[in-house]
Amino acid sequence: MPTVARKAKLQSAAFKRTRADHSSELAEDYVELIADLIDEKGEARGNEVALRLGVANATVVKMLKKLMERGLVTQEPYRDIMLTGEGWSLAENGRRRHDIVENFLLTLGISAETARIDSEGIEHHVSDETLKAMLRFCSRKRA
Amino acid sequence: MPTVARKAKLQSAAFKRTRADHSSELAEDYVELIADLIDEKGEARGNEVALRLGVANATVVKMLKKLMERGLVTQEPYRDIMLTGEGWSLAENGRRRHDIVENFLLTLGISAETARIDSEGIEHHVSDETLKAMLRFCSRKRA
DNA sequence: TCCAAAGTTTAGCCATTGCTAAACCTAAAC
DNA sequence: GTTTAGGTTTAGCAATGGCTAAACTTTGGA
Repeated sequence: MPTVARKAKLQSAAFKRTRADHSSELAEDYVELIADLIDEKGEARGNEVALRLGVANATVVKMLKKLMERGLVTQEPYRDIMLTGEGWSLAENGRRRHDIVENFLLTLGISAETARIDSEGIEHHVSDETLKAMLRFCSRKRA
Repeated sequence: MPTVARKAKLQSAAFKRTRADHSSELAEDYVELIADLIDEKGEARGNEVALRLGVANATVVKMLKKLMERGLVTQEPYRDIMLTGEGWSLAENGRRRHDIVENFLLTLGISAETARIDSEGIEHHVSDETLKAMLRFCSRKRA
């Protein structure tokens, strides 16, 4: 392949991955938050999900339907939200990534406030390789 | 404010910022790429932009209209794409952020391939505070 | 028991960012 | 100077993820 074409292909792959990340990260944010609410309060209500995500109630209802189609959550009308097994896996995975990134930023010397906000945005765009490097950095620093 | 409400407010702020980032990052990707093409090839054509971003030609045309409305680019029909002063500023800013993040990942020991891909996703979600910390880390490491 | 407040859902709207297919220019080869 | 290949634009469609307003349940207090 000519170098110019190769460059374009490599670059477009990065952009494509970013776009793909965006479509899956919302689902992860939802299940992660639902898992947190269940752990914290014993149940997750649409109301509270909307409040924490900063969106309207109706938006949550719509997203929950999509998540049900994807087999991540279950819900009876007017009842609280449950996670399926797959939903729990995704949530756990998200929390793990989130924790690693946030911890990494804190170890790097970032303020708690900023670490919280930045990790929320960064979390979904970090490859396993980078995640491992972050872990390594934290444990080396702590030692 | 009660602690629970405060928590929800803090958290929703993070999500809101992430959503806001998403709407502006596309514009930055476009102008950044256009700037690169102008520097590399002397001119930026819609064709090449589409190829590198991995989207259809028509998508680029549509986005360019939005960017023109925002005063970031100019273009005569069937001609090459130019950046306004504001467009150049945004591009420069994007390149700076991008370079810092990519460099940081490389310094952390990430492979070139992964650093390129991850930096593309991360770039738009990194606060100034974190950016500074990344710079600090790189220069300390290099010393 | 009934009623009102709070939470949930539905309906219908909008903007964004993709796409394909077809029409349209431009420029280079002949 | 035509022709034609390749780049550009238009038109029209789809999915996503927001919103408000109005209708509907649930639940707890009077």
